[in-house]
Amino acid sequence: MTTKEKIISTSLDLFSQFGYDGTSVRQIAREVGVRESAIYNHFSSKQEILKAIFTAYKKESSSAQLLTDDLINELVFPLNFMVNFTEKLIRQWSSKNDRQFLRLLLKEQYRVIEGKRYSVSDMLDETRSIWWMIFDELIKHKFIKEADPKDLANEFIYPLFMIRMEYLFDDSKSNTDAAMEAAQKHVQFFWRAINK
Amino acid sequence: MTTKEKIISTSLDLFSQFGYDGTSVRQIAREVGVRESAIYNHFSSKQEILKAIFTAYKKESSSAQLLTDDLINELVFPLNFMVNFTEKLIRQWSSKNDRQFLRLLLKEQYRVIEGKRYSVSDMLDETRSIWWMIFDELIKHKFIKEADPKDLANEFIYPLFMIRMEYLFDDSKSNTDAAMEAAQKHVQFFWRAINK
DNA sequence: GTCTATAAGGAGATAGAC
DNA sequence: GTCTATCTCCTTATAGAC
Repeated sequence: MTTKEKIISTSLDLFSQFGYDGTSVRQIAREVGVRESAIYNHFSSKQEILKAIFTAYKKESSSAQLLTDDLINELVFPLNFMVNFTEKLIRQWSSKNDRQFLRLLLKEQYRVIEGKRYSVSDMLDETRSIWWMIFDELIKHKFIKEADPKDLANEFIYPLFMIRMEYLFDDSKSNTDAAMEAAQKHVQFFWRAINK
Repeated sequence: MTTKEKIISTSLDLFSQFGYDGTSVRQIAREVGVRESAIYNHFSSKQEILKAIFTAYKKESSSAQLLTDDLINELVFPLNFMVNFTEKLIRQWSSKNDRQFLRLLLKEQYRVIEGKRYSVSDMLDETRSIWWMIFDELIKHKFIKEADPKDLANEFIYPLFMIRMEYLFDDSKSNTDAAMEAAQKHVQFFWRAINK
């Protein structure tokens, strides 16, 4: 792990706990194990560190990567498909990185970084569009009841995201099981609602 | 409006925009129209201002107060009841105060204030317990399908809260109509799922 | 790439006059 | 209750040696 990488991960850790304004460059330097001025050798300003965190997260965390080939082959069994996708999703959200990033995003989503603003809605949009497509297909092939696929996508992912907020917010890993249970309960409820 | 009240409302305004650490006492004083030291005549510290905001909000904003007598009499028509409750809820959440408080809560929910911590879950609990009771009654009287009332409560309020986060986050009032439409779509979907 | 040293200013908070 | 004045500490950021 290079110093630059250490700065990014340490900053994510501190920012997610104390917020961007609540964390000083001094604090980051101490935690990384270098002097304050050494930070400025890797980032021209504190803002640049925050920018790097958002950029890094956007790359590594995508719901699309959960859609592996063997999962997609299961689409003819919609309930199985949803159960398996949800399990993968909760597992991804349980990682320390995703928990920390969620906290950071909720705190700083209003902050303007180089003209851009990251928001919860942005984060949802990718997952939403994936499920829009999936439900569209399922309706076309008459696997589920007739409905607006866009609405179904929201009804499916909204509770999942709330479960994330309620159970997968802090650093401790102990809530993963409870989150999984709540999420699968939702899948069952949702399936009864859309099943023909 | 007394100076003390002005300090509280101005602080909520600034905290919700820039966060607690991103707002200085100096900034609050300037906006209120007094000197910095005058603030300390009303609050012994900056933290006390934040505490006062949370306390004030807890008093004035409660889902229980939406349950007026004429609404409760409508419980025998569950769909009507849900439609009307939802309309009142979205209207309450659309107020400037509720929008600002939502932003503040999401930013500062991890902060410890006198040993206590305010969280999204805390905020949900009140509404959740109300709907737990309502669905319990509806099931007993066989107005809706057999199910765990606790699960139904979550399935009902989770999407509503997500709609709040997506549409009723910033200060502009222009999203109320879109929020209302999304919320009522959810009510319809939910009703089809629980209707006998 | 990391260090020491330091600049320049903002932070929270208090003392005491009016 | 509000003012002026001030204390002390911490903040981001830079200059220049090694």
